[in-house]
Amino acid sequence: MNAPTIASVNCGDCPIRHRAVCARCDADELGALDAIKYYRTYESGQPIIWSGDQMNFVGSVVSGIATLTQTMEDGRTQMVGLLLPSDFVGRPGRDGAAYNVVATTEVVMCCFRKKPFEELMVRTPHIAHRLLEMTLDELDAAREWMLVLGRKTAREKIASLLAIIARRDASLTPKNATNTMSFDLPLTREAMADYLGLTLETVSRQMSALKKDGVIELEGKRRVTVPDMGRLMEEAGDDSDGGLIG
Amino acid sequence: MNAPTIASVNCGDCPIRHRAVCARCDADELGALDAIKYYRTYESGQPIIWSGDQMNFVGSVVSGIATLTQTMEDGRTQMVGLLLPSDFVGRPGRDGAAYNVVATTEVVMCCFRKKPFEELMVRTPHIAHRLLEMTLDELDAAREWMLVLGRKTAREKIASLLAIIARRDASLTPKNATNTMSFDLPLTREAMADYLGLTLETVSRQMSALKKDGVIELEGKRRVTVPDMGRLMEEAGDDSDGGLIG
DNA sequence: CGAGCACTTGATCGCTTTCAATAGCTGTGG
DNA sequence: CCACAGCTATTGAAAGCGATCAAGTGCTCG
Repeated sequence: MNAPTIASVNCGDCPIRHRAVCARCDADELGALDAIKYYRTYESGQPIIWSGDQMNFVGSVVSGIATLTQTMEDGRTQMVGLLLPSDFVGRPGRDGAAYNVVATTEVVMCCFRKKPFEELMVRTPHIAHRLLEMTLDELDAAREWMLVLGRKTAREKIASLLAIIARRDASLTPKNATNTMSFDLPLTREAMADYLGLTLETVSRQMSALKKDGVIELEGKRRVTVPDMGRLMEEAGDDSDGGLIG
Repeated sequence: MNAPTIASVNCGDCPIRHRAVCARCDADELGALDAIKYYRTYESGQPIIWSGDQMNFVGSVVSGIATLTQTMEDGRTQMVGLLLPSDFVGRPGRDGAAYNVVATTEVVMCCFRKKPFEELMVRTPHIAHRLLEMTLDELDAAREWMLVLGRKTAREKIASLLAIIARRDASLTPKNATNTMSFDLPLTREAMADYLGLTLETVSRQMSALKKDGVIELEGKRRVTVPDMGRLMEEAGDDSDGGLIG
């Protein structure tokens, strides 16, 4: 993958310009952000932030995928967030990180030093409002996820995760009036297990079962095609109509 | 319980004045809120908002306890939020309710008609900032909860819930340097089960087990006393030191 | 006193985990 | 070019935990 040239992207050309925390900013505000931003690249597998560490920056994922995880002393881990391009990392007003953030693919971050960002936020309602909006969306996602974790069977969990990824992909590639869709799984079986509160063996078994039942098709380990999204939604235990329009 | 007199509380005397969405407001701003607020009381068990309904208001819980739940078509339900005094209900910028909100005890709400509140929020950064702060706290709580739902055993789940309630109670009654504490469970066994992604039978069994092992003592069905908070935290699978300072 | 409700307790079932072996892929080095 | 290590994923067998089905208890209210 070729990452965008580091430290040289003009905000106006930024691929996440209208989805990230800066989405509502006007030219002046963008200039102020521009003055305190810098880019940083992380390799696949590399930690971005470790729980308990001092946070010196906040920022947005520009490209790539990262995971937010929580770990117990005995090693059990639960993913609590999946960070995609435009998602915000860090919490203004808090010093220590509460979660581990790990790059799952190569990740490019647009970082802001925390102190200047917080000061800017106080003066810039457009940023604060956008951040509120994004946080409310994340809270909704977390709550949908809680239903998945607390009440769904292993098969439903897998179907739910596939549906979420498929839906996101659809929003980025807004074509395809048909019912079928294809995408690359950005997660290992283990990461899927951590997402869903399962073991990786159970994930593997349920993937095989969904494949055997014709709900999904697999090409290699990572390429998934869903012949009938409605069917997948049924398997997820959701209203089949709630599909594409979120 | 005697509720505060309805429609006659001055914001300055409000019990949630410095914790709710209005916490940061100055006198003028409070006046503006005052002009669009009204109180409403719900009896125990009564629905406050039903998922899918049009939302005409947003507001704060003044007293009592309410639950936020999500339901699947076949009836499986998962609690996704526990609303205590000062917690905010509703999402500015969205018309339809996404969850069921039900009063678990008698509940008094301080309501704002949605439209005027949204307009006021745009003009009043103090409100938007406080709401952002509260939403970030809720997101943190939701993520801690996800670890509970996804990775903890039934016994750990129960211990975690008891620890959360105990900690909250401690923050309201800031005395008690000792290790022991007492509180009333505000939830039925079924509500606890919905909170934790368990069945009510399993909740009952694990409560009995924790009692038998001396982790908790029960007086009647609802009064719980914890002789040793450190022990409870261990049972919850948390760092025992993370206890009182959140 | 009996109905209704919340809760407890017992017995059994079944899904997911655990433990273990195997397959497939990729990269390295002889 | 093949052998082998290391990693990810699949599959099988057995065990365990929580769910389910089913009584039974205790309390409140009529």
